[in-house]
Amino acid sequence: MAAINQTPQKRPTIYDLAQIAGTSPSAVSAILNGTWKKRRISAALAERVGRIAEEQGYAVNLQASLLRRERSRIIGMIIPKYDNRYFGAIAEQFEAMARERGLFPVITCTQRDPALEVEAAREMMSYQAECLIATGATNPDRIAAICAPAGVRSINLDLPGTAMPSVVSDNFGGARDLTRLILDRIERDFGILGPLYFIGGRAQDHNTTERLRGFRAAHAERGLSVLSDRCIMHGYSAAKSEAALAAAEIDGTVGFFVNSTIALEGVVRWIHGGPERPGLRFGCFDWDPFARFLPQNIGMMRQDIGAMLAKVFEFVEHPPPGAPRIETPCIFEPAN
Amino acid sequence: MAAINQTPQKRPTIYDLAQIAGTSPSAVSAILNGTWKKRRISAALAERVGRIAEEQGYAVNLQASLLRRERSRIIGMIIPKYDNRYFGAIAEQFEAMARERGLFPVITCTQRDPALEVEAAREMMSYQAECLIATGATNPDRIAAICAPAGVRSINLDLPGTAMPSVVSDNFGGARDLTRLILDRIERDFGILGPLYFIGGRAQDHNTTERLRGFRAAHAERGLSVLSDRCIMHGYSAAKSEAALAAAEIDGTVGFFVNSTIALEGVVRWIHGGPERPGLRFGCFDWDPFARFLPQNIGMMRQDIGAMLAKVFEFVEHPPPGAPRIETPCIFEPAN
DNA sequence: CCGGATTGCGCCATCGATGCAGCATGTATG
DNA sequence: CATACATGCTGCATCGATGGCGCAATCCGG
Repeated sequence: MAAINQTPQKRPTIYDLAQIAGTSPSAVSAILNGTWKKRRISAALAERVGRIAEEQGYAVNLQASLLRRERSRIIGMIIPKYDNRYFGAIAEQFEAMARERGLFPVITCTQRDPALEVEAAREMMSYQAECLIATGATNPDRIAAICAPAGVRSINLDLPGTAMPSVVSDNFGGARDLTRLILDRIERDFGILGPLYFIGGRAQDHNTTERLRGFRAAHAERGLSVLSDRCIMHGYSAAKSEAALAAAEIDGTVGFFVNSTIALEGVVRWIHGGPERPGLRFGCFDWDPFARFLPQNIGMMRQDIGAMLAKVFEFVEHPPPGAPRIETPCIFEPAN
Repeated sequence: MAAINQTPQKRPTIYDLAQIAGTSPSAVSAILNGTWKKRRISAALAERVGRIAEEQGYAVNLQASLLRRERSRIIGMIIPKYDNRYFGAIAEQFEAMARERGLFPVITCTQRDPALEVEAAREMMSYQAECLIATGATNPDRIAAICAPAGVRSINLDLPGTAMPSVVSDNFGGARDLTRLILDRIERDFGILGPLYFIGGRAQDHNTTERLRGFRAAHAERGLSVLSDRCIMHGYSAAKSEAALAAAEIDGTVGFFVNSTIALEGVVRWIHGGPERPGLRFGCFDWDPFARFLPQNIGMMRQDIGAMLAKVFEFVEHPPPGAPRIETPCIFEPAN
């Protein structure tokens, strides 16, 4: 690759500023990092150096600064994606909350690729992160194992692990309630009580397992049993959900429990790619501001991102003993 | 704040590894950073040190490493938000493309707050970023001025500046084509040819100005003129768009040109919060996978993120002379 | 068996910021 | 006028990794 910067102009350092100001680098350092009162530097000098720094466009070299300091105050997060409402909002709120607490957030997106997750976790260790939030990681315990030798704690978000504290949604309860509602609506609108389809996610992951359990529980309450051919789980991919639906020969009156807005993208594409389906209704575990207004939508189970992140930061600041798992209630949002 | 890490266990360094392996830190360094063949280190030692590093869970200290190296390979991006499809996808693709090129992406989200943008830009300078992508910055030239003393180039994305190269959408052309389509559809569906509403964005920003120009041009072609009371521009905020619509007393047959999915959130909330509006149609500049299937939607003008980022990286690798502005055609996606 | 080449590795200065331990001054106290 | 003390600053070692330079050992051709 070509050089990014042909003219790697020297950035001013505290030595340059010291020379200009006719003082020592230590004084400049103290002035610019705010410890100057403690170090009994005169306000006059502080003001002068501050002005010179401003003029020269000085910016501290974090590499040098962090190398010397004992704490980096860097907090890392790995997250599968940015481009859906759930993870996008997590990333955005995480940054804001970290900054409020005087921490430097560093986020990286791993495309739900286990190898990338591991690589990203190592990179966070290299950045000297003090703590790593593993969001929706395919193998949270693997991440924990990478952090351990560096003495870094990790905290699992969205998908739980066994080695470190985890903050997840109440997937069972949320799924049960959402399923009840879809069943009720199907019965009310069409007079039919029948098992729903469960669409999206992967059978191996904890969230899907728990949601499936809630889904089955709500069916069982009504004396319905769920056969596995009603569960279409091909991972978190819109395209795969769409293709699976196309292959499934579904018609008439049906209800879908859609396990994530990602799968829902496939569902709505399938709905709009084929014949009219007046007898179709769905509910979705996860929230999206536009999906909530789609005509067939019955309601969305919104994960409480604020509450989850609050708990995450509580764990960051006050490490709990052991590896507790916190289940956060979801917020139900009926559509329309 | 409480200590993040009560037991700041020492992370292993090359000195530790050298001691264990009975060799020198330089050898360890060369082995672990891949320059060992050049330095004529024996494969046997390399293999042994590699194994020890693995066992000890060694991770290079990037702060120390970057301090010493001449190039950081860090490429920064500031972006207003993560939680909508446009910016989320930009962030995600930017990361992937940077990594493909052997660069370290660092992204930070500025909530469209000018002060935060400036602070974030300074932070990027402190990270020794080699280049900064200013996405949708409220004042791109201010960012450029922060980068300049450090000898760092910035590249503007989405909103253009005058000091540095900019990559933006063809806002005029896209808006004109979208407006034409909405006008046509309103006429076809309702037999009425009337001026549309323009909703969202802010009058001061370049993109809104250009889109408004396209909007007016398409109206002018049909002999229509656009009065300013038809332009509801209260920034990029769903709540403000919603409130403004509620105050506007709109009814009957109307067409909306919605300037961003953020404003569209407000529009759909307003639509669903009031009486049925069978005579309403809208088109939106920006794309969203769910919004595209909303019943009143006529079509979405999708910005070509891939093409824009490709151009951005071209500028990163081969700095152009001057401050060119590249206008990228949008991709029109009719709804349904 | 000797000299030059090659192999394999260690020494040390360096990157920029930090903070401890001084070291001059000035200023109050007995 | 000597002593204590506060004020305002400087010198220096340090954080961990890097890479130029150089040194010892081995090898090979003549």
